[in-house]
Amino acid sequence: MKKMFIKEMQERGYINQCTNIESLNEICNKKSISGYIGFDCTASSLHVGSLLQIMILKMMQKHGHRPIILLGGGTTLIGDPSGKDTTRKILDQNEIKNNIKSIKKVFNKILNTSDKKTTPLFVNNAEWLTKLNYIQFLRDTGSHFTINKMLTFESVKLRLDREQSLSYMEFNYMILQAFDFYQLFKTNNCILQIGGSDQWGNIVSGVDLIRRRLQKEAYGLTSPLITLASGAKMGKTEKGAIWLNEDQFSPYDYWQFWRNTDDRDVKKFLNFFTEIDPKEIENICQKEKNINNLKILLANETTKILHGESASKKAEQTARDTFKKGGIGSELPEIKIESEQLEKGINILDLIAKNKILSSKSEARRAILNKGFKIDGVVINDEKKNLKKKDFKKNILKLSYGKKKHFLLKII
RNA sequence: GGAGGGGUUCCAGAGCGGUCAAAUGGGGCGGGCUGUAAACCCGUUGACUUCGGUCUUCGAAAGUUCGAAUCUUUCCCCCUCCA
Repeated sequence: MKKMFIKEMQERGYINQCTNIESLNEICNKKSISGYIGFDCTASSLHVGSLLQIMILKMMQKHGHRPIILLGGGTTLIGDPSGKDTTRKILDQNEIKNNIKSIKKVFNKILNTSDKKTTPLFVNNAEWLTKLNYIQFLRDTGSHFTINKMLTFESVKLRLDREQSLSYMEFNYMILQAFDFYQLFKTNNCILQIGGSDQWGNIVSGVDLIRRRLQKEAYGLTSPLITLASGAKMGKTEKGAIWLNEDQFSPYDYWQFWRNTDDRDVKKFLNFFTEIDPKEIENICQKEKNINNLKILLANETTKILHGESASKKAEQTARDTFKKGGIGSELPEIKIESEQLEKGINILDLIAKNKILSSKSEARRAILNKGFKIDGVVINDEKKNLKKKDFKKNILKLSYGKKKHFLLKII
């Protein structure tokens, strides 16, 4: 296996900053290393905002390195102030435990778990952080940090500049993260920490701590903050996050998310989120004149990585059936209707609200008024419409909200 | 501890006794145009409704009033300045 980890990272645009890229490159080309990324456990699933980090772990494996995944049960108890303008909600231990369990699933799907040498290692910093002795910790670790320096960190400055409060608890976050790195360096010979660009300060603190306490060099590397052409943040839309866990976001929706990528982001995303060779991407982008085909390629590849080949194929087929043929795709979300209810008829507003297509009847009413709902492609004009058996062709009916959201009503 | 300023609907931000479910902008959603894109244009943006209305909302509670987001009191929270 060719060892060109750093080179490929650069080619794909995964690298924003690195503490010492030449030296790191040399080491990576010589031997297999361990590197870690910490993930936040405030939710029961990660969203696409974390996908780049996971792709980086995957790439480590590809080049024979071992990824360590830190699911921060300890630091989640504190809450990272980086990039947040307000203190986040503090979770209790139990919630965090459940979140960790749920989040792990995604790693096991995306990463390669069959090769013993590079199989991902999961660690939880609660194991060491919750056992720290305060005085001892202050003496051993706290003494290496100066308030002067800490106040210059972006995450701290931002809060102070905006006149938003930063609790002492949160202020300690960076020290704890630095300690994590130190701990992993000592016990797992983990010489590299990777993170998003907002983590730079925290990561450098870890590198410093290791140098001061152990007189050894560790490396830090950050990935760029992904900015969408639209200026929005990757991963979270107003309507909710693009979750990676299947039970929170179906493979079909996931596929659709990528299919709807802004033109200007397509090439970048192919580099970031697929495993297609960068040169090959360049080639394809040159050749393919129809950008929509590139979006389909992007959707296929990304869905394959997360949900597997067959789910990806099904999603593509469903999209084709639904959009190209205006028909019915098999992976569309289903709503089951009991046939007895159809005898009396089902009020369309109730149906929409009950099945959470929209959150209230009022909203449904407005949407219908705005020609937002269709049955089998025909606009619903009457908000009092009562669904009857005769509205169904065979046992099925396609209810569409807007141009992109389609539901199958099935009589059971 | 002292003196001021402030908490309004998803966000920013007006309103300062009735005409307020609350201006305006952003965002969201829908429609049009298109390519399941962007830009642009239009509509919509608390809930329920027999479409007459009804109910809940302006940090929390109590009060004044025919009537309160608007006035009073207490409480909670945030900010600025002084010590």
